Amino acid sequence: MANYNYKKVEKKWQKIWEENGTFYASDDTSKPKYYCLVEFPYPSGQGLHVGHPRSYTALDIVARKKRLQGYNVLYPMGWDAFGLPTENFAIKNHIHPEIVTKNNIAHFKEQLQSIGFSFDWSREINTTDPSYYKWTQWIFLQLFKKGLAYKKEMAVNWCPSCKCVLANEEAANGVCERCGSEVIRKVKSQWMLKITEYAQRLIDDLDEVDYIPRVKTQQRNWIGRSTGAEVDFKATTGDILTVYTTRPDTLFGATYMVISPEHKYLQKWADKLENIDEIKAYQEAAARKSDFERTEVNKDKTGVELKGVRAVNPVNGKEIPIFISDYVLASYGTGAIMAVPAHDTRDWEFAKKFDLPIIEVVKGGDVQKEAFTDCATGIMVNSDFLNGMPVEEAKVAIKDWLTEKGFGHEKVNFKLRDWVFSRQRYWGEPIPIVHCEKCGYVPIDESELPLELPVVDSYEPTDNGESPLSKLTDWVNTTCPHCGGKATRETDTMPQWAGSSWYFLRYCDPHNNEALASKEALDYWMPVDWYNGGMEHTTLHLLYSRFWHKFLYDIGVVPTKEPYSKRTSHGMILGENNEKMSKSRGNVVNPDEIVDNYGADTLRMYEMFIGDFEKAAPWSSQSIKGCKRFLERVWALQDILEEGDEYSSELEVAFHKTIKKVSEDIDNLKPNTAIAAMMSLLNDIYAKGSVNKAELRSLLIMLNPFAPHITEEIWEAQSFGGMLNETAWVTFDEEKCVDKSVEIVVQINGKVREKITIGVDEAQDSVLEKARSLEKIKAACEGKTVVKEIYIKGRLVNIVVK
RNA sequence: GCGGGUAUGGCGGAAUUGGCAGACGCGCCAGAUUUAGGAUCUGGUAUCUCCGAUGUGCAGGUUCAAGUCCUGUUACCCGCACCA
Repeated sequence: MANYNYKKVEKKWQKIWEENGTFYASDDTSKPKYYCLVEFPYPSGQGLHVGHPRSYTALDIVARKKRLQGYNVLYPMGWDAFGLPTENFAIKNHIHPEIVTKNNIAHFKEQLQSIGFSFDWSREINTTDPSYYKWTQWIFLQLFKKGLAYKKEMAVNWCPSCKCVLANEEAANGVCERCGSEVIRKVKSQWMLKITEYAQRLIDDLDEVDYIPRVKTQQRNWIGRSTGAEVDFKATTGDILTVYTTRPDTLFGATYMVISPEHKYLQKWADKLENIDEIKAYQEAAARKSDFERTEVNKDKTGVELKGVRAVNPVNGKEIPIFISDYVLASYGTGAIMAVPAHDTRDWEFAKKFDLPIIEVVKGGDVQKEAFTDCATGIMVNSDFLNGMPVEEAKVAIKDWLTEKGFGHEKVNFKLRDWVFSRQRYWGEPIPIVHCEKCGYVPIDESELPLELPVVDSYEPTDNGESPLSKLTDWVNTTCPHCGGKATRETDTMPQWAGSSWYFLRYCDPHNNEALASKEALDYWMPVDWYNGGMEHTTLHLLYSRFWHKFLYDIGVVPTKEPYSKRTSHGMILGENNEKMSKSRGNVVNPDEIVDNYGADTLRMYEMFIGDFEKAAPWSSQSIKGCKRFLERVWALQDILEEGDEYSSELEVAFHKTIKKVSEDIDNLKPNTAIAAMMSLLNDIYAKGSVNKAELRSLLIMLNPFAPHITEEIWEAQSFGGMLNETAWVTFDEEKCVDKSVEIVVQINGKVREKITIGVDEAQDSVLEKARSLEKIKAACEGKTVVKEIYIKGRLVNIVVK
């Protein structure tokens, strides 16, 4: 057999598959469906990274196997193409972002196709296509109509040097990603989405889905539910100052209060505060600080006491001082806390600095030395009617007491904030809202969707922080859809996350112009059966899209509460030096070169064999050779091929075992061990010296999802009939997965002394008898008492002697 | 600080969930083939004081039996970061 020409063969099959639409999902809803999804890429100018194919190959294997198992499989691909890098590139090189996007997509698509993924390209989508973002805008309008989209004054990141608004990711560590100057806060009116309204459901419904545990925990932590109580303190002004606490049980230990610098009472109390100048100075200082400075670790506590206003602790009527401090956040709870320095670390630090009393109310630590925060073991002291109770019991008792006396009530809080949904940028979906002086914010009529992004000469950010669209007066000035009067269009655009929050729905019916997808298509295809993507999207894309999906479920657009029934995540592929791949580190591996030098099948095999799929693994230009050798040895099987339509007796068990292993490993996302099993099988075949047609046929089917080109080529060369991708997945017989005889070890006191071969179903007595009669065992037992004899079926015998 | 994860040969990693630690691959060593190199094939490859003993970050414990379970501890990685 001639050497395997991967370049020719891979191109040949890729062409055949695309021309025949081999992997197009069918609309035949009588077949069982399977929806495999990978995160669609952002088509950056750098092109494909070797990280992309890791995820794509893993689910390609699942998709290909499911097809062979008779499923109607949807495995689509598209482009998440709005976003800043494209816009920045466009500005720098004076090319319109639309052109940049088009070029990048063409390059990406060519690269993906060269790897032989079984994507249904007839369903390709692009978030920047007006026929797509029409529906992104439509969903926004529904959110607006239900009161879940609203406008609010918000601080944005602003780079004074670039004169430009930055996304949080671009303002990491408080400096502009591009120019390095310090980012300041600028207050602007922003569109917000009320994801907080769904906080509880986003937690609860995690119980119904099959996500890997770390994704669930990360989402739960991010949403950050806590239960506690709101407690009303009466201020000496007569106002009620409400605080939120998770430890109402420690109320007797509250020795002062702290409110955030932004608290509304500060203005109200201005004329009563004796040190108002000092307070104002502190407020201004806090406002000037960036988020980064305000949240810096181990920072010394600062604050100012309010002179002239105090508050009364409702449990004991004691008057206590009030402070302002930036360690209390305006955005969480009520923006005010009761401080219990004995049992809260931050309060303790503050109390030490300002020399405030520390009263122990939970026994168990030394509160003069450090705060005692343990809830599990403590017993209440110095707390009147709570004395002697364990903490958990006291929590219940105090809540009842607060409710009864009218001083407060139980309260649930979330860390999750509403989603800031506007960007002062050009390359995003226009927000389909106009502002009318008479009618306020008015949605444009749905019949006018899509509201297309206007063509502009300059899409650069403006000096004043307004979107580039604001300069287009012709476009901005419009009439109010409600009253017909003068109105202006919203000029901000949607964030990068908008288009990806529902794209999996569009794949179900990508060319529909009447709806985001037909009801029939959604009923059939949804939910996504298996979704794989990066951990970095756990608290962004994954959470946002669950939120949108739940909303669409509520308004009857989608048939399922949750979009994805199963979510897995891949580890990163690191550079050869074990560091993250990056241009600056010079350790980037280009997939094109690998395809060119080794072939797509080898790239696919290696990326699956590189290590545990869920963990990071360093690239090795040495190791990849092993996968190439394996495929070449599979090709060379044709030289030792014999007739035969049944497995040979020597290889029968090995085949059944391997089929079982490979089938299960694909379902469990363990492609590395599936490949190891096939390599072992190949070694067994070569040890035997020949392979028959039945054996080769099974091996090709098993290997096909991993290495689709070479297997299809051998299938054709050996005339197995039809196309390999249209045959049925291999089956195994559980009974034939076990060898008739098995080697087990004989241990004395847990140490291996001998090995014996026994029948697989041999009785315990017989096995023990054989073990006892071994020379070494006899010798070891000589003069000792046998305490115990253990036989683990098919594994070992352990004789315990004294 | 909180939350999650990881730790096994020279390297990437396996280990039926408590039952022969190191599957499979890389690398390395030896041999075959080759004018030579490369490629390919065959065999070997945890360590040591090698008939035996020791070995899964470290220290204990449970068990006939521990990489796996329990207690404590160290290092590294990721996420969040004053959330009351």
